[in-house]
Amino acid sequence: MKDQLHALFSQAINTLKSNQVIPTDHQVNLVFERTRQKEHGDFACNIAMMLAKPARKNPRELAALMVEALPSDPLITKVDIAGPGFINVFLASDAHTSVLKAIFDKSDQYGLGKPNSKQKIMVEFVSANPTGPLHVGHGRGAAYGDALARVLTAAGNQVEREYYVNDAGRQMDILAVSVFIRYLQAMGLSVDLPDNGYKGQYVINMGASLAQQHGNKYIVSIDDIVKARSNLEDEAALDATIALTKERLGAKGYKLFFDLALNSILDDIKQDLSEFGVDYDTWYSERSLFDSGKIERAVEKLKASGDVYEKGGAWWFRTTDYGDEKDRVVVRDNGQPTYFASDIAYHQDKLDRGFDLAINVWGSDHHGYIPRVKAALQALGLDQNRLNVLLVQFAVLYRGGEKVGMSTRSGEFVTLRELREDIGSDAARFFYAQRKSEQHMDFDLDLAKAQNNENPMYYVQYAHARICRLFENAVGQSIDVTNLADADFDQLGNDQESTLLTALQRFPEVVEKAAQHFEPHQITYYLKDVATAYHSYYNSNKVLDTEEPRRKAMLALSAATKQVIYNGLTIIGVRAPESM
RNA sequence: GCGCCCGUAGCUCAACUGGAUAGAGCAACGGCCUUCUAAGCCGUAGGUUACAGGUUCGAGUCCUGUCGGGCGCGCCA
Repeated sequence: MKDQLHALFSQAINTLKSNQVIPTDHQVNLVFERTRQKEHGDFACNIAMMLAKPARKNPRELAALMVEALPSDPLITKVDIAGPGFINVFLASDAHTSVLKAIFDKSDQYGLGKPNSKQKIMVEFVSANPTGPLHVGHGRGAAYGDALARVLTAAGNQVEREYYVNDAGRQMDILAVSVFIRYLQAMGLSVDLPDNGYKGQYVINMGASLAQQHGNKYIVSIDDIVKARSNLEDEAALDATIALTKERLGAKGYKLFFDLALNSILDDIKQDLSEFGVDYDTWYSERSLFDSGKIERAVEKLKASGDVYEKGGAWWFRTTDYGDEKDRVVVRDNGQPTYFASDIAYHQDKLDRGFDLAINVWGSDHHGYIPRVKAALQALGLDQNRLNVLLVQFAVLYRGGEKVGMSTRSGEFVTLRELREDIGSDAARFFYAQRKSEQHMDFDLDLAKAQNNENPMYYVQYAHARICRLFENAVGQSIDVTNLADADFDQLGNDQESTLLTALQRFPEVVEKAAQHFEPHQITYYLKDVATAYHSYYNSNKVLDTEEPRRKAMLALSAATKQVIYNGLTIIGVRAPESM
C-alpha cells in the first residue's frame, strides 16, 4: 500500500523537479504516516513541509503543486491539503478490503516477512549465572529476549537464540563450596555456611542428596578455615575456603560437587525456560573457551598487536585507545584470565560464526561493560556495529506496597517459576512484553497474582475466543462458513468495519517496525487495538442475525481478525485460546 | 564526583522514532445482559509531558542546564 503511494508521489516529485520547482539534485525522503483521525484520510505525507525550504516556497503552496502533479489512480479517491502543509490521502474502499484477501491467502504467514530473506542474527539473553534458580528479574530478560527473537524472525530474519553459561568463574566455586558445606551439615557435622555463601533451599537439597548418595565418602575437615576466619575479610575467607576445599577433596572429589551443582541448576534453568516457552538453539559454555584455547589465542593476538601490555604482573587491555574510561585487566597477576578475557574470546567467536548481527540482551547494571567489549572487537579487527547491546532495566518488585529484595546469594527472591505458577506463563510473558526494554518497571506482585482484569492479555485472548465461539454458533445454525475468501467484501463499510480493516492492514507495518527498533512491545499494543476494534464491532453488529450476502462478508472479516490476533500473539509467545 | 537509563492523568504505561486536538488500562462516576461469551461495549471526569532555556514550519520526542529516581564506576562475575 505504502509502496504504491510512494511510486505515485515519486512521479509527482519528478514532474516538479523537471519543472524546476524543486532543485533536481535534492534528495527526497518520502514518508507516509497512518493518520490519527479519520478526517485526515488514511495516510498523511509531510513532504511539502520537508521541501519547503529547498524549493523556497511556502509548504501549502508546494503541496498544491504536488497534488496537481500527482497522477490519478483508482487507489486514491481524494487528496486534501491540511494544517501547515500535510497532504492527506483518502483511499478507495477496495484498498481497505483488499487486506482480507491477503489474510486469507497467507493465513499464518500474513504480516510476516519472507523467511530468511534478511539478516542472520543471534540473540543472546538471560545468560544468568547457573548458581540458582531464575528469579522474576531474569523473567523480564527471558520474555523480552524471546519476543525480540520472534519478532525478528517474523520480519524475515534468520535468528538463533543463545544462552552463555558462566560455568568457569568464582561464583561457581562459591556455589560448589556451599553445596559441600551443606553436604557436611547433612552428614551431621557442625560447619557454618559463610555469610557470603549461597543460602537458598536448593543448595541444602543438593547437599542432602549427596549425603544420601555418597555417605561419608567425602567428609574432609575444613575446620582450620572456619577457625581462622575471624582473622580474614569475608571475601578473602571465602576464597581461602574454596582453595582449601579443592585441596582436601582433590580434583576428582571437587569436580563431583561442582558438576552436580552446575548440572542440576542448569537443568532446572533449562526446564524453567522451556516451560516459559523459551527454547534455545545453543547453550554456550564459558569453560569451553578455556578448553579450546580460544581465550589464550585471543589474548596472544592482542599482545601481538600491542593492545595488551604488562603492568604490575598483570596484563592490561588498552581499552582507552577505543574510548573506554580506563584500561582493563585481562590476565591477573596470578595468571588467571579475567571474566573480561572470556568475554573477548566469546564475542570474537560469536562474530566468527558468521552472524550479521549479534544482539546481547543485558541487565542495565552491565551497561558500563559495553565500551570494553566493543573495544575488544575493534582491536581484533571486527566491526563493532555487528554487536548491539540492548539493556533491560530492572523490574523493581513490590509486595504489599514494600520493595522486595532480590539477591541470589541470600536466597531471598521470587522465582520465575513461582510467578508462572501464580499467574501462568502466558500472562507473565504478555505482562513483560508490554514494556519496552529501557523503561523502568514497577512490578507489583500482589497485582500480578490477582491479575485478571488488569492484564490486557485476557482482553486480547477474549477477542480471539469470542470469534471462535461465533463460528461454532454459525455452524450450529447451519450457516455456510466455507470459502469466506469469496465473500463480497463490498458489503462491508460501516465505521467499525473500516476501523477494523485499517487495523488489520497495519499488521505487516507493525511487525516490520517492531523488528527494526527491537521493540516487541509494539505488537502487544497493536493487538490491544485490534481487540478493541473487534469488541466494539461485535457489540454493535449482530453477525449471525444479518442477511446474506452481508453476513458472509462479516464472517470473513471476523475470521481475518482471528487470524491476525493469532499471528500477533504467536509473535509474543502467547497462546490464542479457542475458548475462555 | 564521572558515566548510562528514566521522569507523561491518582496508579501502571503508550504515543507510528520530529508531525496535526498527547492516548489506553486500572481506580472514580453514569448507562448497556430474555438477542452470536458482560474477562465485553457506550459515555463523563482526569494533563503547564519534572523545571528553565535553545534548535525549526512544528518538540513529550533533538541540544544545554537544573531538580528528582534507578544503575554502574574491581586484578568480582
